[in-house]
Amino acid sequence: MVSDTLRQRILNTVRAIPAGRVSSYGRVASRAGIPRGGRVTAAALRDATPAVPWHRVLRADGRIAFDADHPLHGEQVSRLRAEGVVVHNGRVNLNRYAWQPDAADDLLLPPDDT
DNA sequence: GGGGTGACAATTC
DNA sequence: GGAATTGCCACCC
Repeated sequence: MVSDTLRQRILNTVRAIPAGRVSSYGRVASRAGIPRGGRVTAAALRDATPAVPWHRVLRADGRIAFDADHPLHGEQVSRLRAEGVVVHNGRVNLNRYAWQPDAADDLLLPPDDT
């Protein structure tokens, strides 16, 4: 596991992601003080998954971090859809759902470019 | 101490 | 678009 300090920051950041929005490992890591520590975020989540909305954390390209055949893949997709996030083929349109602390969580969604 | 791994990412070719 | 490299932090041989 990562140090308590980083783990705290990481989990804290993940918890700050509002429902219906998503972020990426890199973004979370960056906010936690680790510019390229995507793996650290992954480690922290893996270790402290219980009460954290881990499903709102995706890879930088918007894809689910797990392989399609991994059990948690479907789990994550289900949870995201339950919050209104559209998932196409294991992918999420970050242009629409990427969490931006500055933006209100109830603003109109930008156009979908798929 | 050294090398490999991991729910990853940015850079480069 | 893809592959290879390097960075990040902790863990395990």
